[in-house]
Order: sequence, then structure tokens, then C-alpha cells
Amino acid sequence: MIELEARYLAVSAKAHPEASTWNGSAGEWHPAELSTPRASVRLFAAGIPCTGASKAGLSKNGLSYAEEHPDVGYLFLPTIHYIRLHKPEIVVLENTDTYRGTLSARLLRDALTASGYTFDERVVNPLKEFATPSQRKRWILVASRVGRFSWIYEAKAFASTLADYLDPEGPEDDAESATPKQVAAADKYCARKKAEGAGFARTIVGPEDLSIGVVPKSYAKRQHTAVYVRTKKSYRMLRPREIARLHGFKRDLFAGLPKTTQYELYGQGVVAPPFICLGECIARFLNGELAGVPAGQLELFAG
DNA sequence: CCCAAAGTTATATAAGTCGC
DNA sequence: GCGACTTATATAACTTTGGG
Repeated sequence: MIELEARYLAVSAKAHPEASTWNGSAGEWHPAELSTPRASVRLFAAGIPCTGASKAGLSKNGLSYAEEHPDVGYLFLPTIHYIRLHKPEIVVLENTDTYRGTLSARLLRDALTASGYTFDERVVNPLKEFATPSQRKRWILVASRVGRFSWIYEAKAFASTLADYLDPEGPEDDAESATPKQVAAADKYCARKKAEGAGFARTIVGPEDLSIGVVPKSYAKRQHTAVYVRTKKSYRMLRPREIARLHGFKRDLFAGLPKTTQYELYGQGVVAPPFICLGECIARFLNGELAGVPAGQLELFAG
């Protein structure tokens, strides 16, 4: 495991004590130093930092293209070097949806093809395809050099409300609710942004809503234009355990950690169901079965 | 055309933790 | 109980491209 932020790495290392960990940027090591044991099949998964490719990152850093980012723009290079040197059987690349159109993505595709891989690539929306209320879209590329892998699944849109995902009204609500002064400040800020023509605004959700916007990494900073939950008094922040549910996790993954860290981890992590599905499909593929074709799908394709 | 947020950075203040 | 340090809270100024 390689991770730049020591706090995040510590969480991961605790959950996976058997793993070797490297704290720093992937660009700091020669790919040969980062080898994985050749015991059996090797799967290489990389989430190259998206701060050069995301809309907010481009905007904030004044970049005209993702690769211009001074710290992370070049990280597709060590990724390619690693893949070409170690030739893992399966490669999974994950990123923000706009990464698909970057030069990095193009070069990664070319390098994979040149190294004997075929790949399946798509942008997944958990709300539309994995019956999960979050709209956190992800670009996912799965490459294989042991036969052509196709990630086939039955897309199922989220067809419920947030009622099962948000905590019911409770005694903590009042203390966590924004004060009238805070509400006024947020209103003022949002009104100003709207007047300036900004396309974003604060959203306040309740149990009746049919989806929820993205919870960003900086959620703990209490940005005025973020997602909040309606309360009797005003509105409050989402609690980490609620985000766990909204992201399709069965348990409160980071309970006990500082709240800020919990928000950061969920805010830059993935929504679980697509990746659980992908993992199962890859496992079936490697076991020699048809790549995760659910019942009924083969007939569809035959027609 | 409309929409979206792995937004960033800085400052101030208070509360809590920990070793000694 | 002090000081060093971490964490939480609050406020504010600044940021806009690409895709459906």
C-alpha cells in the first residue's frame, strides 16, 4: 500500500496488518522497490490523485490540463512503469469521472495495450447503477493480461428514499444544528455566489429525498455550499455513520477516529457496492468462469 | 445550457490530551 | 498545573472546466 497521507495509511494498515506499507508519493520510489510477492495472481489497484483532474482542482489550481499539477500531474508515469515492470495479471485504475478525458488516461490505455493487456473501461454512477443514494461517479478501468475481462452487471437504479440512511430525529439534533447566526452567514454567502452566477448552492436534504450530492473530502470544513440535513431548528452536518450508509458500507468504518479524519476518508474514498461487485466479477473471471454475467444477461446479448 | 463539489488556504479561538 | 500539541469549531476569501 502506498499513501501520501500518514494518517490515512495508519487506518489502512490497522485494518490490513498483513500488508506492507509505504508512506509517501508513488513518484518517490523506483518501481523495482515496490514489488509484490509472486505467490499467485497479482492484482494492482491504483487511485492516482485526482486533484489535477477534478473540476474543483483544475479551478482552484488554475490548471489548463491535469498533468500541469506540480505534485500529482506526473504520477501516471510511475504507474505505467510499475505495470510494465511487474506485469500484474489484473490492473484496476480508479479516478474521478473527468479523468477519462485526460492525457494521462490516454497514455495509460496506450501503455496497457502495448504491454499486452486488454481492458474494460467505464464511468460508474452508484445512484443509477448500484441502487445506492450517492451520486459519486467514478472512472474505473480494469485491464487483464490473462484473457479478456468484461465487467458485466445488472444496472439497478436507487429507487428508495434517504429515510433508511439518515439517523431519525434525536436529542443530538439541537446541539448540532446551525445557529441562526450561522444560517444567516451561510445564506448571505450563498446569495452572493448566486448573484455572481455560481452554479452551486447549499443543499438541505431530508428523509423524503431520492438522492444525495457528493460529500467532498473537505466536508469537515463546513463549507456553506455543501450538503446538510434538515433539523427542527435549522440543519446539521451529515454524521460519519450516515455517510457510511449513504456510501453503501454495512458498518461505520472509521468510528473512534477524529471526526475530521472520518470525513476526509469518506470524502475521498469510493462508494462500496460497485467495487464489491467488481471484486466478485474479477474473482469469478480468474476462477475461469464467465465474467460475472448475471442470470438473464447472456440471453439478452444473444438476441 | 445547466450542472456539479476526492474544492484550497488562512486565520482565530477554544477545548481536550499528554508527559512531567 | 504548565506547556506543547492536537482537534474541533467558526469565518472568510477565492476558485471554474467539461460533460450530458
